Amino acid sequence: MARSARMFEIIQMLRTAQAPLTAEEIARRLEVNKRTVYRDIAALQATRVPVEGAAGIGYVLRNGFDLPPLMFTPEEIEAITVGLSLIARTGDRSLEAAGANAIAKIDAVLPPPRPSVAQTHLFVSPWHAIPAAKVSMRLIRQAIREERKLKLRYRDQADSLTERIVCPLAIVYYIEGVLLAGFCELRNGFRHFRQDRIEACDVLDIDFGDTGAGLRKQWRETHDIFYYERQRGAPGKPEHDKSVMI
DNA sequence: GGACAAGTAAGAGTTTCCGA
DNA sequence: TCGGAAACTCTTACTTGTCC
Repeated sequence: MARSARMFEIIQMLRTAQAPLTAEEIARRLEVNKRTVYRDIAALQATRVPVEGAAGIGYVLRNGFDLPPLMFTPEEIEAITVGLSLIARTGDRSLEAAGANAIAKIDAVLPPPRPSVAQTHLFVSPWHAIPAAKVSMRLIRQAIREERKLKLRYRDQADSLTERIVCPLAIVYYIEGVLLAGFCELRNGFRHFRQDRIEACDVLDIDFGDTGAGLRKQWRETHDIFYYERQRGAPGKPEHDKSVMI
């Protein structure tokens, strides 16, 4: 491991450590000699990284030290690029725009020689991307955050159009589609709505009341959100799963 | 017996020297 | 640049001795 990468790792260890870390422990994790750790920490302290050591205690990173954005490793840059690029496949145009903005911001703050996000060799195909939503997914995400009920006009598999009041709980992203999970007052049960079949959506000025956390907990406990994903390779719906995708 | 100070041991950081 | 070894320093916790 290069020295710069090792120094970066030391900062990461100290940032996430719940208790002081001894040089011996750091050396063990980095698979280097304790002497090397002392040298690296001295180098960090020389660059004003607030690493503090105490005999008999270990090393800590003083609160308030944040990693500047330039400290992304090439692999982290690639992870960010792929992750943000995959958003383009969700059919959620506002999320896609936010992702593009984020990539631009990260690119702008990377110092030279920059492992540029724009010049990465990883690409995400737009082929077979999920159809764009007919309604604003931004509004639906906002309704989930604020626990506000939605009034949906929804076209189901049989092409019949219904209007229903839904407590939106979550959005589940699959490669093939995006589902809105919610408690449907029309059916008095949990339902999963395909994003592309939602014809219209209004956020109502009615919140969930005190039921939001309970509904979400019940939904997580009784539904296997990855059932449809697994179904292709491992058929067999779990006993407890009462998922209904319409 | 309780409170306090001094002594001691253990753990860990720091430094130096040397060689690969 | 890194690792090994040794000596030193510092802090903490525990033990021991003394005094009231």
